[in-house]
Amino acid sequence: MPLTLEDIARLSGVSRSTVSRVINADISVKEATRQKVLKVIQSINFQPNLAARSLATGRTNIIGLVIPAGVTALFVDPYFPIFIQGVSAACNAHGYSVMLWLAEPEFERRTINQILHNGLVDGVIVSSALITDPITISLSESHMPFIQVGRNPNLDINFVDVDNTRASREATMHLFRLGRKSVATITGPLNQVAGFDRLQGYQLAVQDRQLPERPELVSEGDFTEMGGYTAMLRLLPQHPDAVFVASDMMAVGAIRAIREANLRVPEDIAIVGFDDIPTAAQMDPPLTTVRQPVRSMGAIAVETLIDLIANPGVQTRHILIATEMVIRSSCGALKSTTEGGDARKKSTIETFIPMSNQALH
Amino acid sequence: MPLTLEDIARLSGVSRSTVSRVINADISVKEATRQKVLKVIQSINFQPNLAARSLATGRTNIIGLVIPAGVTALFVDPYFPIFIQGVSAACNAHGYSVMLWLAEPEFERRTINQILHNGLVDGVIVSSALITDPITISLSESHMPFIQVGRNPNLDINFVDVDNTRASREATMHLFRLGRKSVATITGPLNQVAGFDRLQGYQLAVQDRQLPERPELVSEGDFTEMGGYTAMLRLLPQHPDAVFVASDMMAVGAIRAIREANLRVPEDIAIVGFDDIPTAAQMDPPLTTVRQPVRSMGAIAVETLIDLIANPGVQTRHILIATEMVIRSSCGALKSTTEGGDARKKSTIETFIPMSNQALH
DNA sequence: AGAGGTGTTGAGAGCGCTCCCAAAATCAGC
DNA sequence: GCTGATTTTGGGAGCGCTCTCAACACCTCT
Repeated sequence: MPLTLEDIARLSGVSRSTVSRVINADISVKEATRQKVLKVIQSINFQPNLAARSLATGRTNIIGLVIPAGVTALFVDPYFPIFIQGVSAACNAHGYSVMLWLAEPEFERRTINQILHNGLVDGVIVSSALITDPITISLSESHMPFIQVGRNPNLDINFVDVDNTRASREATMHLFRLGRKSVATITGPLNQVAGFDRLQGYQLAVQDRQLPERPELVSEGDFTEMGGYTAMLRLLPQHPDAVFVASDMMAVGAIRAIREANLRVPEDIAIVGFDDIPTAAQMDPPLTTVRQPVRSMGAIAVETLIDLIANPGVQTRHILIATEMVIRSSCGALKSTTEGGDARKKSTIETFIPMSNQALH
Repeated sequence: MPLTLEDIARLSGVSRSTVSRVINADISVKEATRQKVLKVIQSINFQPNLAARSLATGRTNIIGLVIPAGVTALFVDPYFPIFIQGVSAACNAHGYSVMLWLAEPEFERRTINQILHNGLVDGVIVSSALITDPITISLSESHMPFIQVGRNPNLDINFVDVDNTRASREATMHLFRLGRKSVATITGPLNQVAGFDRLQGYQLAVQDRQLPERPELVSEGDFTEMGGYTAMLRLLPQHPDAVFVASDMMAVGAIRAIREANLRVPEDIAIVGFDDIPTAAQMDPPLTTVRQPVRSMGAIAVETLIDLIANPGVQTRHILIATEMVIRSSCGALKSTTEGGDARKKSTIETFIPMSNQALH
């Protein structure tokens, strides 16, 4: 039913090869014939069969986007859709399509194998994997070009990540500078790198202040609202006057816990979150937080991957992206005005810092 | 580099055809040879090249998932990720892969053409399209099997949708039954079918009660928190004693507006939402709402589509899925207990009602 | 023992494209 | 107007699979 190159060739009085050249923008076609063929192609709305092209070229122009199982927080945070948007837009712009795999445990093993060996994709983006994720390990042992979103402390793989450590250090420092003395933190799951790095940033800020380490001020959460709530409950007996919370969702829970204890935010306890979720500005009080360029991360991941596909076997790419602090009222820096008056503390304007092959910590 | 059927054939001492039969589970292979070949395949971890298979069979075992642009609310609601999960899981289970297209305006036209003509996908799921979406129209004029999530009042296309009208009618009725006299509604955008249908359900409930239509009790929102807030602001002067809000996100905004007017939920104004977003149970007060089986919708969409691919040209499928009311405190039916005590008013137990070719309104 | 099944296997063609190489057309220079 | 270089074009082979058809093997029954 659909037309083939041969049909177009016949209709425009040239050979299959020439039509192929026109479609692939080969320079060696005379302008006159090019136009002639192009007219036929357009009038008939011809699209070359991609399976045939893939078979002939060995490339598919499809990239795989793998989201491992067990990252349930992903489905509460709006991180995921925005990231996908970034990936999708960048792929469109470069003529690639996105194959989506939400790896479920039962299919995971099979999925990996297929991805690696059936030639469906030219490269893979792995998002938010756990540190020991088998997918990451398999990929790093294969020849498949791939990049991970979120760094991996154990494997020397290509990655793009937000500079969590630095951002958290700044955020915590911000609380100290506002005069808070007893700054606690609610962390993410410490088996996720983002959780680990954000805690580390907090610890660095404490060291910057020459303060002693106080483990009782560190409470592990799980990036969910409920986790933030219970973590805060554990923190309250220590009477912190500020908390750096490693995600906005957890900050929501933490504030709920603080309120239930009849304390005020920011007067009694100042809060800084992380993520700048859409509702952060509408919260009561509006939440001071760290904004991540999630969409750009998706785009950068795609562009790096495409480069990796074109130039395999070069140095590992480690890309860290700078964040931006959004100062609202929950940290106590602003009067509790109604929203709208976000103050943004621009960190350095660098859009991202490629650090070839450089260990990060 | 990767192995081919021919290689496996040589290694196991049979012909290419036989290996192909083994891989495709053809019955006519003697058990002994089957085992022999299978052993080689597994020992070597062979995966057949999908491009070649597609070229030969004309099918790709890939379905396209198209999310049109301009559905920004999608990225705030957790609807989208969960739906994708459902789609992905069902595809995995049936040996399909998911190609994701977030159609952006600039690429939209090109995208449609490609989808339709380059043979990349066997069928398409279109999610949350606007009523007049060009994608839907193009698809319905093509021969590509496709199903839309969300019904379309103008086109006779395959769809799967939640029974919005009925659910909203029930939700509104619930408020009346609790003794509320002046029940208002905050609608979604009325150019989206979900918005339109939920308003209609509200109106039907009003009619059921033999009450006069009061347009001043209808306030249009846009499915966002902010939209709910401003819509509620418009409603307050009419002194409603209950509001059926067409989405939970808007309910959050509405409750904020009510609080700022120094009124109480549910004492002064009872609220019922729609969606049962993850935070609904943690809200203050916990939100009575309508739960949609979003994940199942994704799965059903996939299964219907696969059926459509296998049996093209049969009757149009119209599938309506029943919802479930989750009764919490915001409607005033329960004492304002702490969460955990969800009461679910199961609607009829039917999981879904296939209604072949039957107009729905 | 031979005819006629039935079960099992192999060979060939072909899916629609790209890519290489050689043929044809065009051009430049004398 | 012919030679040799340079564009421009066409044809063939092949990518790795499926599918049809024919061949072969083995069995059963007369």
